[in-house]
Amino acid sequence: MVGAREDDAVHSLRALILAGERYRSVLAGYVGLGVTEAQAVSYLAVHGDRGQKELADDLGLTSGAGTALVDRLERQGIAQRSPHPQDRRRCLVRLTSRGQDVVEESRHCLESALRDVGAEELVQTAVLLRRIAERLNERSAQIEASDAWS
Amino acid sequence: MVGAREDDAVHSLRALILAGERYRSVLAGYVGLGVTEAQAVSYLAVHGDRGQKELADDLGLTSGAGTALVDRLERQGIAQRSPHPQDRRRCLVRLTSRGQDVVEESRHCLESALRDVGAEELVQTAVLLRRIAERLNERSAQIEASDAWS
DNA sequence: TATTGTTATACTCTATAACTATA
DNA sequence: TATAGTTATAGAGTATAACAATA
Repeated sequence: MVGAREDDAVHSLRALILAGERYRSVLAGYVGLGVTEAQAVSYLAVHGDRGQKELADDLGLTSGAGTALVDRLERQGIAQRSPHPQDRRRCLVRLTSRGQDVVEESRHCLESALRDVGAEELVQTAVLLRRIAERLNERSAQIEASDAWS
Repeated sequence: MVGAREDDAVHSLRALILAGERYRSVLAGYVGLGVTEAQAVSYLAVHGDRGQKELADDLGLTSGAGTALVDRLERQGIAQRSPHPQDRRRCLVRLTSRGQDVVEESRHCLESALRDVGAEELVQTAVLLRRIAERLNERSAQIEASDAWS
């Protein structure tokens, strides 16, 4: 990992992250949600039903902001709270069928973004993207745990 | 592009976009910027000096929000306005050296996210990521130009 | 007449902190 | 005593619309 080739890859990853953020903003407007709400839908699509605390933590929100977020999702019929079976303090957040419709809608966009990837490359592409995502999440967690910069 | 293999790739792309958004939020806090400000720095790192209008458009902001954004960047010494050589209505936005320090800081994070990619794969990885980013941007532009959903 | 950018106002979303309930 | 969630308040960031300057 040396020199111009790495620079290119970093540059491309930067561009992809920006493209992802733009996609999020545009799609959110299209389906009538805010950016944070659309992120939550995507998060629940990836992780399945999840505690409200985990949702808020992983989206970088405080508990109060998490409450407000899930309130809005419930009001719009996108997700529902359900009580945690063991712990009565907690609640699980679950997509409604309308929430899953939004997921399906976004699937079309993501599929067309992968249109150029040949069928024989799809498996290794999936592995590659997932691995980069995991590394990025690890790095974010490290930064979050460290002190401020400069 | 059929069946479970595609689902995996879409799933991975969804996870990568989420990881990118989390990275943005965490890094922004680390360097003392807001999310939109950090997006602008990244945008300028990818595209070089750029008109304020292009910056605002590509970040999904109105012109008024673009003015406020660049005002904040200037106030924090991250970027500067300079007059457009041909068109006196326009202004170019350019990173200062402090802004480029922020870019360098983020480069370390992105490099470590690519740590698992072998040197011999870096070139094709860069091409792949870039192509997905371009397709995603095309799709976002299409959605933006269409009517609202459902 | 169209485009770029600025200004002023209002609104949405999130952070913060104090609080309740449960573990 | 610690954790999950709620509530109330304040603040940051953005949208909107009217405006000025330039093309």
